[in-house]
This record gives sequence, C-alpha cells and structure tokens, in this order.
Amino acid sequence: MNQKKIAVGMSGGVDSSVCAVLLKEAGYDVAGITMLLHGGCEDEKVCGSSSDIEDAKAVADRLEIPLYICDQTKNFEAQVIERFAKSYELAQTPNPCILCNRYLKFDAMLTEALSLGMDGIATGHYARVEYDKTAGRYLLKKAIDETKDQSYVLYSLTQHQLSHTLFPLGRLEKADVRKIAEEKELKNAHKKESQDICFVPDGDYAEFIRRYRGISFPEGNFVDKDGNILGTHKGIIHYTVGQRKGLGLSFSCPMYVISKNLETNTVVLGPIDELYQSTFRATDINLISLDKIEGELQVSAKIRYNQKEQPATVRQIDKNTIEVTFLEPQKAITKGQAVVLYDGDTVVGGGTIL
RNA sequence: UGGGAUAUCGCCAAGUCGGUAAGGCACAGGACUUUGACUCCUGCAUUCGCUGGUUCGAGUCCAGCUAUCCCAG
Repeated sequence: MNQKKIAVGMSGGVDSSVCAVLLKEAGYDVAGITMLLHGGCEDEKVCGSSSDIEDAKAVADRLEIPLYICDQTKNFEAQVIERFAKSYELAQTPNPCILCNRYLKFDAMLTEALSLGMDGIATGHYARVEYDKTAGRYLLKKAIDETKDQSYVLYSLTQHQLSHTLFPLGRLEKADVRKIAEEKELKNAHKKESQDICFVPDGDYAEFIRRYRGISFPEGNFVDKDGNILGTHKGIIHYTVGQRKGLGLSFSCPMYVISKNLETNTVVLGPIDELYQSTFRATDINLISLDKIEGELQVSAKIRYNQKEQPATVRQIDKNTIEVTFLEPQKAITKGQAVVLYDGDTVVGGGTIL
C-alpha cells in the first residue's frame, strides 16, 4: 500500500499500541480508532471497557496522534453477539473473534476509517499481507512468529479489505513487541494477553446466553452412540464437541462430548476414539489466494485456533461449500468452528464447519 | 428362612507370601489461549462396613455383628 494516512485500531492492548508506534516511526500519517463494543461496561477484564479506552487514549496522547472513538455497541450486538447466541442455539460452537474481525474490525472500522479520509487501517494482528503480482491478488500470510500467528482468525478478509490493511507486527516476535513497548514506556507494556470471550468476562457463556435471551434451555439426556441413556444434561448449550470436563458423570474412562442433537435434545458421549474424524464440509467460505478450487487441492488445514495445521485435500462442492479430508483423522471436528486452509505460509481460504 | 458372594475416597477400581492405601472418573485451583473445547500441572481416603482378636506390624489372617447382591423355596 502506497497510501500514507492510516487509522490504527487501538484496543488499549500492547500489540495495537506498538502497531501505532511502528507506523508513526515509519512516517505514516497515523490516527487511532477505538471501537466501543460493550457500551458502558465497567468490568476491567472486558476488552473495550473504559480502562482499555483510557489506555488507548494514553498511548495516543504519548504518540501525539488523534484518537477517534467509534461507538459500535449496537453493531457488535447485532453482528457478533446475536450470531454467537444463535450458533449455540443451533447446537454449534461459534468463534466470536472471527465474527468480530469479519463484521467489526475489517468492515465497520475500515468503512469508518475510509469515511474519515484515511487510506486504510492497521491492526496489531500477527499476520502479513502481500500483493502477488502474477496472480493479481492480495495474500494473507502467517506471521513470522508462528507461535503468535493469528492468520486463522482473519481468513474471512476480502481482497478489498486486504488491500486497505497493514499488519506491522507480522514480521516481529512477540518479545520484540514487548520490548518496544517498554522502550517507549507505554503503560500497557506488561498487560496480560487477552483471553476468554471479551463480552463474557466470567467465561460462563451459557449463563450469558441464558440472560441475553431471557430464556433457559431444557434439560435432556446424555446418551451413548447406541442411544442408551447415560444421565441428564443441563441444557444443550452448556456443551461443546470434544468437551470432557463438567459432564458431572463418572465412567471407567474419560468420556467426551461426541455430538449434539437438537431434535432429540440429546448430547452424545463416548470415549476419545469416537472423537476422531477425517472428512467434513464447510460453508460460507472465503477464498483468498485463488478464485475457486479446481479439482482436488493439497493443503494443510486447521480446525481450531490453537492447533498446528494438518495435511488435507480439499475440493469445492459449490460456490459456498468445500469438502475437506484430512490425511490423518482429527480430534473433535466441531460444527460452527472455522476451518482455515494453508499453502505453506499462505492462507488459501476458510469456512465454517458444517 | 436355608446356601453362596461382596463390603477400599462422591463414582468405578487396584491392593501380591500381612509391612505401613495404585489408577481412572467427578470436583477444586493454576498454566496455556484473541473463541468454545482439548492438553498440562497441583490438590483431593492418617484410612479400608462395624466391633473385637492374633501380630513388632493388618485393607490384607481369625471371630462376631451389620449391609447389600445372587441362588434356592
């Protein structure tokens, strides 16, 4: 990107702060944008809370850059929380961070930045954007620091979004980012890594959905793969595929949630070997490095954020659907989570697991 | 009521020729982590149905009692 006016999405965390530092030093005309996502919440653990905004403000002041505050509370609820709740209600397991990137950070925030006369946005994500001249496409690539790589949660980015986005941290190690923050004496240099669902600070997402919807979810049966009743569950939204803890039952071996059945309101339990599967489909796909997949494509793929990608073959079923087959069966392929396909360092695309 | 069997942590379950209570599940806390899970670490029976006895020493041997299960009618 040749443009010079960049809006940095500033969360108040160390990464986005250093991101602003680096762009400023590189000579960009930098402004900050902080999105309000959880209106009026005072809980310090919630990202976008007032203390985070103060941190962002403090950093912006120190760098002598303007900070725009952008109230996205309603948008966040409509695009992220609503989809999050609905996914669980459909017996799936959503990834709200991916939703937030797709609909807020790289949609609403980018739109806002462009309307402010900026040329593009930058965020503190650990990933890289490159322009491939021969293909005429912008590519999303893994971060140099593979342990912090966040390309997985960015698979939904479109060519338009990528062409207006900078990831200055993509070539840095996390330790270096901390060091820069220390050198610049940023107050958040040692802030804890963010974690948990940002709008559910206590981690009890089931209780959050219960309150948000104002309804509770009916109890049902735990069953085994043959339909034998094993016990009573607290409501289907309390469980996710692959879950082992919190079942409240004891067996002679560890038991996991194998699947959930909305029609019968049952949760299927089984030993770990029943959790492995090779083939699945994904929908609502976004392809980055190519327009469409012709025939069978060899890739490496991962089905959750914290996982090393695994060799697989992919074929496209239709415009919105792909079918992925892993070379080795994978544990707990979970509906609602994202599958992201890689060709080496490059993100081919991704979708939502069916 | 005869005959047989078993009684070890909330649950399942090891405990050899008596030597000073494995493990799994569940649960609690922590680590990891821009999602949910997974994973990892730590904790979790001074006590073995009860009461006595033998012994330097018993969950392990003996006796009685209690409870449960099975087979007989």
